[in-house]
Amino acid sequence: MKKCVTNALYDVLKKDFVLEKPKDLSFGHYATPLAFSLAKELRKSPQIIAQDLCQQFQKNPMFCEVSAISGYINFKLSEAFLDERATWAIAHEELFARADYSEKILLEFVSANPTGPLHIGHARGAIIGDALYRIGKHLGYDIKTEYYVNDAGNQIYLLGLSLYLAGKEQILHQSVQWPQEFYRGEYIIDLAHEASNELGLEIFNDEANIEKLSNWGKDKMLQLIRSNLAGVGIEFDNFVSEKSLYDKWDSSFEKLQKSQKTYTQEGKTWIRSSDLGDEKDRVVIRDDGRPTYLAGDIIYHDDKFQRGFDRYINIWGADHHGYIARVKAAIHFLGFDESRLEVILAQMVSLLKGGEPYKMSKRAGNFILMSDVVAEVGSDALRFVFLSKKSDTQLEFDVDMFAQEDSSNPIFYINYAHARINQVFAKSGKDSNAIVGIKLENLSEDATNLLYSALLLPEVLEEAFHQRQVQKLPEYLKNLAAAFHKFYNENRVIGEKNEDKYLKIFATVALSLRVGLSLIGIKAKNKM
RNA sequence: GCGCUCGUAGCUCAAUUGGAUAGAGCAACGGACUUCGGAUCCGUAGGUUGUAGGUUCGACUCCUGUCGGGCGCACCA
Repeated sequence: MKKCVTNALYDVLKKDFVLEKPKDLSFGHYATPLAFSLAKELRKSPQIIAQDLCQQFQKNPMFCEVSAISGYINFKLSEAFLDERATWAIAHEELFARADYSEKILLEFVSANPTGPLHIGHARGAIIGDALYRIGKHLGYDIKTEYYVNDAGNQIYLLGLSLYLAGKEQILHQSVQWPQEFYRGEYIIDLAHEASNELGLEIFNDEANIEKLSNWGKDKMLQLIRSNLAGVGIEFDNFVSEKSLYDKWDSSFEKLQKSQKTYTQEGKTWIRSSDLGDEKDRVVIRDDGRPTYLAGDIIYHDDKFQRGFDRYINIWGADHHGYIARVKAAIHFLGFDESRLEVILAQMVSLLKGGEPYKMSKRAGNFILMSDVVAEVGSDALRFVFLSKKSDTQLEFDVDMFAQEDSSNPIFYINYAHARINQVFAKSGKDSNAIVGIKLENLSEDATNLLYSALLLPEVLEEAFHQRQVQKLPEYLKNLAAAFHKFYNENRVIGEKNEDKYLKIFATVALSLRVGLSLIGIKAKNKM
């Protein structure tokens, strides 16, 4: 819809302009402040320029009114134009709000260490990533999702060590000396019991088994993580093992060296990441020859870029923000265009229950488990809160908010709008086929505006995706539901002379709600 | 100390990326046809957008300073 208007204006104006939705719909459906920027150049007042420009659009059948108000040019869409869009949408439900982008995108998210269950912080990144994936896919993008598994290095060793010591202490009842760092959640003890069942008690007798325990434990944890994700309806196209990538280190390292941006000092190999905005240079190979964590990420991104996507999006926890510069530098040194990598940061989440801090799970080692929260508020609600806020602001929410079944619960409120429409249709005895051909004319301003709002979904999706601002979608759905409830309260439908016209508008509203919800991973309800 | 980031109604958050009178929900108060589902709707009150400057026709948005919160400053992942 916006594109049609933009094109229509461009044909006349032949220059770039800002097209926006007026805050107050009584001004119009679209507006441009173009006259302000022309004022200086034309040496006329914005109001006069706007009035002149208005003239040129009066005859366009797309608009029923074009007006100049205090320098803005406002456009009201005609009923015929809106009707045409609605008819098409209802007749082509599957194609509604789609686009024909075809860029290939690799979206990496979650990538939590496979050393324990997912906690609430991981959940935010997971949910944002999944929504971005769904929206992008709907718009035609060729997106693949990927989870990078850190199955090498010290953390995995610590997992094995923790299992080993827990087994010794809890199962063999031997006294053990715990190191400073280890995994303390009670799930480690459960896992140790599981290990003794599957691998035999003797596994805890020999330190040489730690590696075996590491691998076994890592696989178990990955399974657990996948089931945590499945609990909110998230699946990945691909899991990439860090460990398996190390075979390719030589070729990645060779590329780095070609860039002349590596050097050796104190027996370690460094990259000159500070040349590209990093705070300091970084070690990639330690003096004992072991690669650092960054080396893994260098191979991984080398591998990613060789796979030839147009764009790479990584969603990281905000505590990793300092890491962006060095990875981008490394990508540049590998000979790739680092601007193709975009990093979205997901900020911290703090949870309340009844105004008090949400209790941490001892089982998890004093983290809040994602699965606990999902069990308490449900997948839909959790998705909705996380998606309603910008990803880069710290967020606090109270799980009790979702106990209410009324308008204070946005999920409920939106579903209720959808269900109401369903009920009205049921009462009327008609379905969408029966009303799709109805001509929409002589509508009240409220009815026209409701229809207009329902038809905004396509441009909301584009904005949300292109700006990587998923919160725009839930925001839109809330507003659309509110507009519907208001209209519904003020207008009778069944048995009135406008029955079929209103049903057609409602069908469009329901369609937008349904599609919009599905793209944030929620199935719209037909009955409450 | 340095870097990144956030600061909007009492609370939780939006604000078309520089545009019109900064908007929703919660909490408070007052209302609505004996309803196509009142699980909804309407109204009142609440703001110097942390603060001081700057840029311009126009700033929550951009720049500088300052205060406050968060995060980071590994050869851990």
